[in-house]
Amino acid sequence: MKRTHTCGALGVADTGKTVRLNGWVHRTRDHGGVHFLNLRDRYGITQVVIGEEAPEALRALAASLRMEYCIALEGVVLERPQAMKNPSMVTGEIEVSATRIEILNTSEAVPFTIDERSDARDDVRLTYRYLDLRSFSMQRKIALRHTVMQTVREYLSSLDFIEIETPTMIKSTPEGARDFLIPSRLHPGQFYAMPQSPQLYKQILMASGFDRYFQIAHCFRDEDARGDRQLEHSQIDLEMSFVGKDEVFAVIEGMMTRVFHKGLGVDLETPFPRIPYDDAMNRYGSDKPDLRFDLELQDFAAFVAGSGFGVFENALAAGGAVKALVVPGQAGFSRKQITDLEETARTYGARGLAWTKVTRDDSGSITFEGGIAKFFAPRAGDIAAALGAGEGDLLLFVADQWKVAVTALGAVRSRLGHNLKLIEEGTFRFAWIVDFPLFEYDQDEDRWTAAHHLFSMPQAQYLETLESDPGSVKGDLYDLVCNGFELASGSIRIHDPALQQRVFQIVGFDPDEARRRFGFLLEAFRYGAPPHGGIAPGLDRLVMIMAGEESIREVIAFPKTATGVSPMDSCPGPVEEKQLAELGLMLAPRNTGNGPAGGDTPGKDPEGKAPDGNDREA
RNA sequence: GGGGGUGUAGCGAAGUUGGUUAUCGCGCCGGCCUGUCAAGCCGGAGAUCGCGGGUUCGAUCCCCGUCACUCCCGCCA
Repeated sequence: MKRTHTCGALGVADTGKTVRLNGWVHRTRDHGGVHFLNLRDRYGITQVVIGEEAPEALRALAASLRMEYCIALEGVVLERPQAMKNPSMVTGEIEVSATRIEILNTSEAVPFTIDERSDARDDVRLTYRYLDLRSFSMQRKIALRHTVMQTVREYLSSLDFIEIETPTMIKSTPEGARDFLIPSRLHPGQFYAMPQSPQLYKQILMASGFDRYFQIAHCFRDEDARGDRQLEHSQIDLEMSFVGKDEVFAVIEGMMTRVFHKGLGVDLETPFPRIPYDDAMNRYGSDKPDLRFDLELQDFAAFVAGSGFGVFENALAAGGAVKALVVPGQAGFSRKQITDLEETARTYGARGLAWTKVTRDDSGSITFEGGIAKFFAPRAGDIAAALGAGEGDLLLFVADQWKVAVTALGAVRSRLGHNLKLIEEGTFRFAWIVDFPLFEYDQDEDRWTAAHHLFSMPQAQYLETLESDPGSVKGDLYDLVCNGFELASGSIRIHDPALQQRVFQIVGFDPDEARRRFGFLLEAFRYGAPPHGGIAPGLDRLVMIMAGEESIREVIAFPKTATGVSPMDSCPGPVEEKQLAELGLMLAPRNTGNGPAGGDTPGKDPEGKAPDGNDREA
């Protein structure tokens, strides 16, 4: 009984037609004489009615239907009596009076119901992901992801980009994130790595003359996952020859414009504002600021001298910074609320969060009250004026090394943005963060490392001081941020082997080592490699933001948990001794007994295996 | 590696300042019901209170350990 319509298709115009529908029993309502069922498929829900005039066999069959039975049925489309129309349903003006029902497959009682109210824990949802994905909300998000991918492919193709796949088994590059390794059977003791990105290959493709490349690429990084980070994720990876960052920005702005228009019907304003990294850090305390609310950090150094407040004075004397945040109208904050904010600041390395409240004294002049008031009250008027603060405002301060101070206060800013509901929902505030530092100093290893990656172009004005002052070198590096998330990251690349060598040297690669690791790239660049640059928007985060979600797990069909486990298929799992032997591998002894899918995992094992998980250890 | 939160029936939750019978909603099973659309009404089954250990006459509750999920710091070229 093949379907003639989907469950979201029928309307009053179809009245009188004999139709066939296929789908799942979403819900049943048995009134004894008359029986209703809601039939669901990807496209919607249609009410089916089996009246008392129906043959006894059909009524018995209808009564036996349970949630999530997969059925086919034939019936006649009827316009519902006026009072029985349901305006909250797309198909609410009609119903299908069934004449025939066939059960295609029964269903056990489902662990959770397939509707918008179902609120099962993440691990339960992931164990039964196939049921979770039946919900309209998941189907919408996965479909949105499809629309985004299609729009991207269409758009980039129209601009002469060529989609090219690159290997997923590559050479391990120790710089950067931890690699996932694949042991080689044919070369015992040797390993492939899963790519952290197609970086080297896309640069080689530029050397190959494919001057516009893209790929929706899977990237693998063996680091601890987060809500916005999975062990494997997808990037819209692209690279262009003969361009500077303006051309890259224009391509991405055009892409985002189309993607948001097609996916959400939202029209973005372009060009996106550009914010230098230093500004972003100083104003928002983050290199991925949430621009949906203001609340900017301010510099407080000018008022520290002579205040007598040792904490601030010492921070400045040590070359650090004192940053202030004006929280308008929140002088009523309790001690507890301030302590909570201080905890946030401490998480990011600050030793404390100083505060005071702006008020007026008996004479009506601006003064401070509470916290560090006594050090700054004498100049309260000047300070308030300079910070743009007024009566009833709360002032918050962090004094520390510059990066700690801005980052910690930036975290407080972000926290306040959420707590005080300063964020306008449903808005998308994009910006380019530009002029990132090229190098960072690694205290632990006592050496300079690449802040982004090794192949980004230093800006021309720093070429002479590259070796003498790496810390001040800005690169042609850029991130696209939106609503507090890093949505894309890219750079103009080095195409000159000599300059590339200098960068390698600064991060401590001697020429031999550089040649061993990246020799093929240097070699390729000796044959007329064009200037080039690119960027890679994260597909999962993009769709997550568009869907209004806070975790990329919500927009990935089969994601892993925060610990990298897939509860549905018990992955990762052990392998047989024989497989290890073929690879020339032996397991080191471990003191912990249980694997990641250990014995007391809640929920029943879908295959009814031994509940202690021993089957997985074999 | 570190810190916070959570874990009670298939699912979501309440609860016990330590007390013998652990509660509610949904789902499930049975019955009733002619217009519902989160249908309604009556009845029923279903829980080693994540797991292990300790304290106690007695632990779901307190303590220690552990596992899982989750958020955060670190990490994430």
